[in-house]
Amino acid sequence: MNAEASRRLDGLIARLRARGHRLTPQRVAILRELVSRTDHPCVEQLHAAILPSYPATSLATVYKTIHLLKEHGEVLELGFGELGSRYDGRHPEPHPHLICTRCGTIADPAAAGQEDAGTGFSDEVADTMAAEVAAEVAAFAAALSKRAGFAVSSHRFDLFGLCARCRAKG
Amino acid sequence: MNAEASRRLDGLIARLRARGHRLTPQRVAILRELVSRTDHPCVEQLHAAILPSYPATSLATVYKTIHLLKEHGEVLELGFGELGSRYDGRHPEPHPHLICTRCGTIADPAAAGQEDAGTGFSDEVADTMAAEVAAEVAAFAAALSKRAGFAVSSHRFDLFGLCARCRAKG
DNA sequence: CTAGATGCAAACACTTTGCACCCTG
DNA sequence: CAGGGTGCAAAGTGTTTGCATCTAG
Repeated sequence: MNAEASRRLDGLIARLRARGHRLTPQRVAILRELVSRTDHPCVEQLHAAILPSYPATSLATVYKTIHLLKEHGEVLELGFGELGSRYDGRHPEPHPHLICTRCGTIADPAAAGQEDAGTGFSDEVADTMAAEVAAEVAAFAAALSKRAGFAVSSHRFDLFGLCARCRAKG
Repeated sequence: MNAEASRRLDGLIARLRARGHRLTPQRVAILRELVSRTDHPCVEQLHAAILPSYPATSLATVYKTIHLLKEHGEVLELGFGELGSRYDGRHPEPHPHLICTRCGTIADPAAAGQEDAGTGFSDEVADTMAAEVAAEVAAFAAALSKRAGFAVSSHRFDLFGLCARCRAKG
């Protein structure tokens, strides 16, 4: 776990504690997993990752912890109808996602360059994209608000396609 | 059902027939419902809508028909983790959606002005937004493709917030 | 100590599937 | 009249919930 993730974990723990929540070993393990992974894991993956250290942990606990974090706005849930939900515990604010339709990888453009999760995005790309999208969505939301009365409070922007790796494989 | 919907229904029927599919009354009723509604109905709503005319229709048939249409790219499925899926049978290509978090209405900016489904969008807004988004997404996809090797083939852009109606109600 | 967290299993909602019967083309 | 479509019910998913037990603070 890098420095940034560590910092985020500390903040997360502090905020939960401040709200009167307890920090059981299982819960901390889930938090640690969430802040250190860039691959947007699903509940099953989180559960599997924690089992070696805490063999008795149940799936229900993972669900409950995720639910708690959602309530506090500490994770971004990416729900896909059939495929279940995936979670981003590093960047809870809305941002674009790159979803490879072949291998299922979900990449966070803004983070992919920092510690490559296997997606091949450079941080130049990451930063440019993050800024572009934020600006465009903001403009879009402003236009809607002014002209149609729709008050945008959040959004979701998913791009589906083939990641560099799968593309290379033919 | 207006002229545009009627035209789309004809085309839909022709394409299904051309692919060797049969057109049972239930199936036609589902198609008719899909092309004439602007409110992005869920499967249950479609089922409820055709029950008066075809009381024996089962939910499974609606699911199967929707699945068939998805395979042919004739409906756009908007899956929401918990809330199930909603369907757009008028515009199967990716386009933005405005989702009211209070009343659950899902509006299609590009269509809302034409026959107001209760969302208060003018067609000026609709056309502007549709064009803006198409251009922005295209630029975004091109940037990704060139710089990161991610080949975008489709996308999804959802805006969450309050529609004019709910906003007015306080 | 005691409220909050856990783990298990049962319950849930949405969707898919198997199969005998039906009806379009 | 043949093969796709239908309806029913059972089976699957992913997720939530109830409750007795346990434990962090």
